[in-house]
Amino acid sequence: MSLRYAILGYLSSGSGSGYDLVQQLDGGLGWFWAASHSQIYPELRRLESQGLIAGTSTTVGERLEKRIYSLTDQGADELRAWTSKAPEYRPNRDPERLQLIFADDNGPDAIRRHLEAHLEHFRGRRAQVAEMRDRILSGGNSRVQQRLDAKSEAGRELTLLLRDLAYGGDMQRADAEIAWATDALARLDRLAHAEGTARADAE
Amino acid sequence: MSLRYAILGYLSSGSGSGYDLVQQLDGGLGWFWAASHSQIYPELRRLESQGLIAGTSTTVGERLEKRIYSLTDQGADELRAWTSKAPEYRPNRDPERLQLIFADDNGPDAIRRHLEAHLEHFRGRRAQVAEMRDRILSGGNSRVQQRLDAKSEAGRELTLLLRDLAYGGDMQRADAEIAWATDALARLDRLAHAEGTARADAE
DNA sequence: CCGACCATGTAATATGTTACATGATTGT
DNA sequence: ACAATCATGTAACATATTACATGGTCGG
Repeated sequence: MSLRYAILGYLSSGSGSGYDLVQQLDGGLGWFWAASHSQIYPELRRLESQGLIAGTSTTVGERLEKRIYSLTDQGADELRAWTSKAPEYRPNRDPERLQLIFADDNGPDAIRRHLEAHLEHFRGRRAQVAEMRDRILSGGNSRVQQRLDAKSEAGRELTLLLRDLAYGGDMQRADAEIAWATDALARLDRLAHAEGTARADAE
Repeated sequence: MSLRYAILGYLSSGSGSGYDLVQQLDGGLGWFWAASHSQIYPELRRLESQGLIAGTSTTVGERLEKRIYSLTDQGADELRAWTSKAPEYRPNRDPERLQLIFADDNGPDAIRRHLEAHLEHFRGRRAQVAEMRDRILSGGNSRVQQRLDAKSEAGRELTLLLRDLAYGGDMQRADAEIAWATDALARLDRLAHAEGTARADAE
């Protein structure tokens, strides 16, 4: 269901093409939803057929067709209805920790590699999200600027607070994962070392 | 792909029935993977046909059929191969924060409700995970005990460390979400109050 | 003219959710 | 007898991933 609202939300800042959405959602970099073009284009047609968005065909150059979609009033209502609902939390799925609890037959080295990959992943993610947040707050994101332009002074502050909160929250999450993996590596080393010592003592 | 390994992992502590798996994975309480029985039973048959698990039919009472599955050597290899691989991170999807960034047309009250629901959700989750971790570390989880029984003294410490890390990490994540939402509510209140004041001053 | 990128589509497959379905056992 | 729980299944639908496919534009 969320793809629908990711699209409506994106278009609520201003009109855009399917390809624009693909840029945001494919590769999924730093955003809060991900989808590939093969999901996006059909979904756009579905939303249009339901009257939530409206598309107009334009031509780039000689004959390259391009559809520009914008939110209809009905679509804006639908989006507002969704955002004012309480969040629905999906079942917890955590493949990395699932992997971890069953890795106890692999010896400390494989586990160390796992934790190091975890660290690296979330360091990278933290950096990307931080950059994105900074760009938004310093006015360097044109879609967010469009969004702000349509609002009153008071509304603008709220919009920016929410962006700050959302990206900041993601960063905090990354920080928590980094702190966790760092501590985990230290504990793993202590355990491996204690065992090495115990084995040496016994000889 | 992970359902497969969730099942293999579960069975790596000892044999069990499809229903046992349903208990762990449906409702998905506190574990790191979730699935409903309509996914689990077909997957068990698939794993059996691939020789990764072996099932024997037993009868409970007069005629209630029940299949008990256990891991084959091939299944254990498959699990080990998976757990020693580097984790693969799936695209980030965060419906709650997606909802939040587009909630700026809803006024502070709806946002406050959203954040309060977030708080409540992660407080509940934290409590459940904490309980589960305590039970495991104090020897009150019989599946984990079975797993420990099959290991050497050194192996036991590693198994327990990994469980502690995994559940502890989940708790830390919940803590981060709680801290985030608490701070977010405070900042929202400050903003709403500042605006109320500004409006009152203007009158 | 060629490579990078723009722009959109379909099909096959995998995964996940909800609903429909059946029957047995156990404890009260 | 009745309810709760054990035990397993199928079908329909929704969502997500991967692969296959096509053609245009723009800058060097």
